[in-house]
Amino acid sequence: MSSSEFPDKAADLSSPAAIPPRERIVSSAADLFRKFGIRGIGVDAIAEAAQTNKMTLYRKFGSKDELLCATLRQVTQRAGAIWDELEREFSGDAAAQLKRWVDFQVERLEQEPGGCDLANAAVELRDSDHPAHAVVQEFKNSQRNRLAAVCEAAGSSNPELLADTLSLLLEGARVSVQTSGPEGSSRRFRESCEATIAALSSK
Amino acid sequence: MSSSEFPDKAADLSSPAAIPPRERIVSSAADLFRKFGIRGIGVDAIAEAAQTNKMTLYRKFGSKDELLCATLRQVTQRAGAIWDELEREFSGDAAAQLKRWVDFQVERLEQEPGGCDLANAAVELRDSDHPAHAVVQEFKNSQRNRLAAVCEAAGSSNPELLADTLSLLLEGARVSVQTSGPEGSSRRFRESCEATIAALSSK
DNA sequence: GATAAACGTTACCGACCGGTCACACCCATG
DNA sequence: CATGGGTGTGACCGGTCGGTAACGTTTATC
Repeated sequence: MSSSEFPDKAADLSSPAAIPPRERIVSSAADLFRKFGIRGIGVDAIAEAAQTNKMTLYRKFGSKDELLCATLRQVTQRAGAIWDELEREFSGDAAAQLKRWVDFQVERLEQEPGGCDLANAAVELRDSDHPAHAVVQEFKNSQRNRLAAVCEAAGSSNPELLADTLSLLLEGARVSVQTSGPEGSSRRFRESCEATIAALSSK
Repeated sequence: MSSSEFPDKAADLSSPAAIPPRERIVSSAADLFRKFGIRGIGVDAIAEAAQTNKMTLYRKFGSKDELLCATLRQVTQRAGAIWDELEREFSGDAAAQLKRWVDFQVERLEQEPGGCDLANAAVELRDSDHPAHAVVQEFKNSQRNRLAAVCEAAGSSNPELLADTLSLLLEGARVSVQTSGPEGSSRRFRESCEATIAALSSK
């Protein structure tokens, strides 16, 4: 395999201060899983990046799979914060929230060219019995439902259809970023979203 | 890692008759890569499934990476055949071709819950320098352009936008199949496609 | 200062993996 | 029958990986 370069000096973030080891490990693991893939990075490298060692890693998490689930749960929490921010920014104005949601996702597409960590994990772990799969499925479901609630509040003529379409568009865009680069993908995503919202917005 | 079960009695297809070893290897590799992931299956298992051995595999393909590229190229050829079939079925009637295209993809979503092999490979191999990445990118580009040509011929008011939207919807659906199961995903994909086509079809 | 929990260090294990080597085999062509 | 190319066999190599054991060190608490 020619695969990726050395992990080397990667992901020394989240380490120096009095942050407990468990959180450092999760943060480093999230970073390295994102960069090299779940199967592409070893627990030794994760422990080293978290400025600790393999033993404490295995005392906090019983296995690499458990660590993976913990990192995915952390990612879901971070991603879920978007909805609170939308509500804070445009309280009551669901149509504005929907527009802002698109902007948010465009920003993420351009700034995080690695796609969705959750979806990537589901793709990498083909085995649908893997515990991480449940985390992913629950997250995707909740995201769609939250989006549907906004679509409903925004007075869409068909909020369910609008939410499903936007969800699929986002999922597709976050894959396209990895297959065709972020330049075109984010623009196409934005234009598709706007056209869809325009077509399905008036009640 | 708890990951997937034994490869065991997997993928004995494409072996018995006078099919040359090279083709058997590619077919078995495609099958096993699909089931267990690229990093999830070893060359020994691939050779065994192709009813041959590792040496002949390495005489035909210099490395696992080369074998991977060969299998991806085979997948692109198979997937590219869809367009010829569309043209054969509804020669000249681009609008009918577009409807049939949706049907095709819905069938694939329901029958192949593994998503797109090309996209999956791009996700699994984070390293964008990997030779397989070029194969994937070229394929995705050509698929979108072919779809855009059909949209154009179908008299869409905005064929580029329609093709981009449908492409993103498909990409998203093929990921959703892996994260949320095929039941809902194919239905949502169909409904989103039909709504999008309706909104962007009249010239 | 004793105690115990948390953390660090080193070495190790068994398994697997990509890739190579040397050699035997089969079978067609001359 | 000889030859040579394509194929099968098994052993082997160096490396990595997930996970564990044993032991030493820090740190806080009473």
